[in-house]
Amino acid sequence: MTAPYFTGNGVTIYHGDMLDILPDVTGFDALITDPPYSSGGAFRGDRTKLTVDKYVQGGTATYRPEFAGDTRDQRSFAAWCLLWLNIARQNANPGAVVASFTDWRQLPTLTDAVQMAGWVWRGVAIWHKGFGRAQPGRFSSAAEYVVYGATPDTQPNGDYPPGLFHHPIVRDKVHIAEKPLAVMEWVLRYVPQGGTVLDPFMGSGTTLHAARNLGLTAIGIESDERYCEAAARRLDQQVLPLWEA
Amino acid sequence: MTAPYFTGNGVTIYHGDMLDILPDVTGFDALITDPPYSSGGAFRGDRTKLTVDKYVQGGTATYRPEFAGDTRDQRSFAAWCLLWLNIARQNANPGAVVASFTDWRQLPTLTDAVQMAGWVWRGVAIWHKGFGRAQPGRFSSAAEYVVYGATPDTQPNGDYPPGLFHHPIVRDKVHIAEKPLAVMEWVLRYVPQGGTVLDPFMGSGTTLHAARNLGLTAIGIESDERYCEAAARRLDQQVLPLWEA
DNA sequence: GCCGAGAATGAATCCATCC
DNA sequence: AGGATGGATTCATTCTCGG
Repeated sequence: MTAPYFTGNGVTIYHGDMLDILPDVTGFDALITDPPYSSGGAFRGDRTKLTVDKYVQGGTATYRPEFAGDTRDQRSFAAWCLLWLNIARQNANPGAVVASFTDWRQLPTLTDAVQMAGWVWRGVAIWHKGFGRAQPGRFSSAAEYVVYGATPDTQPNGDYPPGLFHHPIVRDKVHIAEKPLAVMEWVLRYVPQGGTVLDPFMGSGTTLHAARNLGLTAIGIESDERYCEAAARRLDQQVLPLWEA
Repeated sequence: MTAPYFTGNGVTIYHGDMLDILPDVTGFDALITDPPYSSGGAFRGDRTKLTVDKYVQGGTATYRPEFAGDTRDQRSFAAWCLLWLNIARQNANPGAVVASFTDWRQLPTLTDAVQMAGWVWRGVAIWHKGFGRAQPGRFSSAAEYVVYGATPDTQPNGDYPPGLFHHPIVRDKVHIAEKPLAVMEWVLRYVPQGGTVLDPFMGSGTTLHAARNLGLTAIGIESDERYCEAAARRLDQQVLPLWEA
């Protein structure tokens, strides 16, 4: 098995391709993640743009590192999600749960993949970002979605997280798609208490950070070494900074 | 063609089976509706009762058998939505739009049906109802969804409706699934100005009521004569009451 | 410290233009 | 049924900064 890139403070980070490492990762109680949406535009030309081009346009925005794996069409996105969702379900502890972010465009594809992978789809939670980019003649898109599910034998954990969570986006992002810490803490309320969380698309490590705040153990996998380094630096600290304003 | 049950004040109501009447209805610019979700309550008893009540017609065709099973439930819901979504698209004016309510469980099925019927799916809007019934170990479900789309040649109408609308549910309902007037007015901001709205699942007539408030013409179809009567009484008035607290 | 005005920004989208 | 690229456009909310 691949050696961890970082261990400490209840956190383990693996650097490498998610599909290579995932088969060897076991003993977790929750798969909580934020995969590349492979969204961004109705046309293949739009979708296959670099993430820095399709998600940060307008000239004035600050440059952020490119991230990989965001160019799949819907069929391959479905097949690819099925792959990791299924491996994770097989390797998870009994009673495990799953929760994954998505946008409106891939929501139906993701609910299909979750169910095909053997999880029981239990619902959709909403992260409301407060505002979206307004466009004439359509509703402004100001939300992202969390598709969540469980194994058939999952026991309720006793918490009652709200189905809609309102929180503004992160301003000084390290990763383009970085989630606010508070948003991840909200989603992690779905995890069995004291359990271990796996995030195979770690990015800047917000899931692991939030897990640590809540007293959960966490495992992250990330293919881009720059993000591994940033996350390790972030999580190596004894007392975690807020990381966000 | 069937004679209208009621006409007046820019409103037309047809009483009868939606699939019988719909092929003869033309000249509308928007299909805005709230069909039976077929996922309704948590219990199969609720579901069965609902479909029996709503879909039994004086004749041969019945839908109840398809709505009993678990798997065929969703498939027949998809096929049935495809049916009316397709007829409506063919009969609509050029540039027409569509918006239909659904709950989380049928959201992927409905987005499929909308697209299979030839509409371009353009997004999901959210009606947040406040607080749903909390259940341990899962996110509380307090939202319903509006799947919206358009024909390929639709021109933007210049309005910028918010993608999330917060409004409490109706207290003194006439119809079980009655939507607040304000919620319908929010959705109708998606309709081309001054256009004609079709609602093939009229119920108590909230869509027509809201359309009239916004200066739109409206057509409703309803299979249950009790609702036709209630809606006609409601819409016959020169000045409409608020209808809700 | 509070308030208001102005600037910045967004897990976009559309479309003209060029290859 | 062409496909890729880049610039213009949009407004609600947040941020910044000065009074």
